[in-house]
Amino acid sequence: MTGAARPSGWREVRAALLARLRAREWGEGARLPPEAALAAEYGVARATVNRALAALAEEGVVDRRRRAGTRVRPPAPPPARLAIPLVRAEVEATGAPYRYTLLAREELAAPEWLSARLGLPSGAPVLHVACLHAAGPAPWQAEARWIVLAAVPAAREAPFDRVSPNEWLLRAVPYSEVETAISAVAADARLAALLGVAEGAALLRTERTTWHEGRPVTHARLTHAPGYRIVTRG
Amino acid sequence: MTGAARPSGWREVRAALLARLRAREWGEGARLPPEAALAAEYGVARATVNRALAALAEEGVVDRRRRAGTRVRPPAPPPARLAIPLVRAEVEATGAPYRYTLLAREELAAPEWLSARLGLPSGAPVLHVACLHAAGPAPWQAEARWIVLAAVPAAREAPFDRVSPNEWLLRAVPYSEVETAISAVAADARLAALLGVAEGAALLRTERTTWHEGRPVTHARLTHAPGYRIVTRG
DNA sequence: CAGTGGTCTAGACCACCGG
DNA sequence: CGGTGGTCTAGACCACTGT
Repeated sequence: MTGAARPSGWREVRAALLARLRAREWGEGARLPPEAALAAEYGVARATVNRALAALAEEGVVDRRRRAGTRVRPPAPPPARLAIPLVRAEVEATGAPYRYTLLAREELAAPEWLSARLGLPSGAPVLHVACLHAAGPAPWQAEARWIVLAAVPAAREAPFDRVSPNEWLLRAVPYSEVETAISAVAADARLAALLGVAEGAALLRTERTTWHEGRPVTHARLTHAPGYRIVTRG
Repeated sequence: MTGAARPSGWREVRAALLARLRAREWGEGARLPPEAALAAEYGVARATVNRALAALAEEGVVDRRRRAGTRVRPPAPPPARLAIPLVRAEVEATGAPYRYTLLAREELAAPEWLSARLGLPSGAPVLHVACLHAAGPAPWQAEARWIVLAAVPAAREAPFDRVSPNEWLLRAVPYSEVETAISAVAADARLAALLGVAEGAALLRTERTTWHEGRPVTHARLTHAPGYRIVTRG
């Protein structure tokens, strides 16, 4: 009845445990046997069971805490992994030639909403860059970006006329924390003209804020051309 | 400052390596020293270095292959982890009472687009369910769902009048693979009425398809009320 | 073919925290 | 307090794959 022979690698142990979880052997919130017991049961080292349980915890199936043990979590959709490709790579993957256009570049004092969002002193100097990414003749994504000059003084010297701030920043500046927000917006007049759609059209927007060691680095507002989809599989 | 002292845990080794990577000690695509060498250098066991490098690979910073070694990957935005909360939990987290309304429930033959999407024999019997999730009086999310009856025969007996198919399926059916697509759509007449917005309003849509062991289980089309944002931090 | 990462083992110590 | 998971070590074998 064991069927699964004898689990030998951590993947097999994980599979065996997952099967038992699916079979409701332990109810929601119940405690699984301690690692040592499972190790003995399966005839493997405790570290192997640990690896298997760590994987299940990573996937959100169980919750582990010292002393409290390993508990079954209520079912939830599995966390998905969202790959954030470089715009250029993304466009080139479609086969179309990548085109980049710089629309504006100016140094200014951080507007109120930006200071608030980044936790920046009001009026701190930032570099604002607006540009357009296109797949051949077709607009792909409009980018509006604000770079904190205190954090990235070198940006003052970067022209951004051939390389997008997106790409430049990735190479020039280390990041340590990123927040991404996805929403839907209606095209205003400017976006409509840029992306070649009617005013009011539904567009997908990604906003990304980046920090490094607690200090804000940059904020980007990326608006995608219609039809754009973010797809993740797992 | 603490200095890097001598890295002792795998986290410290990871941090030390990351610092060296950020300092461009190894160029893009270059090979890092083998685990054994790093272990000797840091005075830790090879398994510890392995853990640290595995973490960096997980984060997309390096690429590891047997025999080929560990190589520096070109910079890219870090993969984000997208948590997919249960709608009910999400609503309740706002403090508002969760309301659920069943709008339609009917067995029908899979329409063409659905068969194509799921890789289903054309005309296969599916159960279609439409419902609305709300936060108190405010509409939160419209859900349209198709359940493959061959995969989930028990759905025929589920009324879905109190428990959403979302929640029911999570408990009743094991999944093994999920694909999520996020896009922006303009509200059609039906959605506008349901969500209480003007026709043509920009709405965020999540489509989720679920398989189990290669066989399609269900497809959901979730349309969120205006203002909804998907936020992920990491 | 040989060097690399991937994994397992057995044992150990420790941090944490629930009772 | 004592049981639990978290981690480290030293050593070993193996799978894979570039050269």
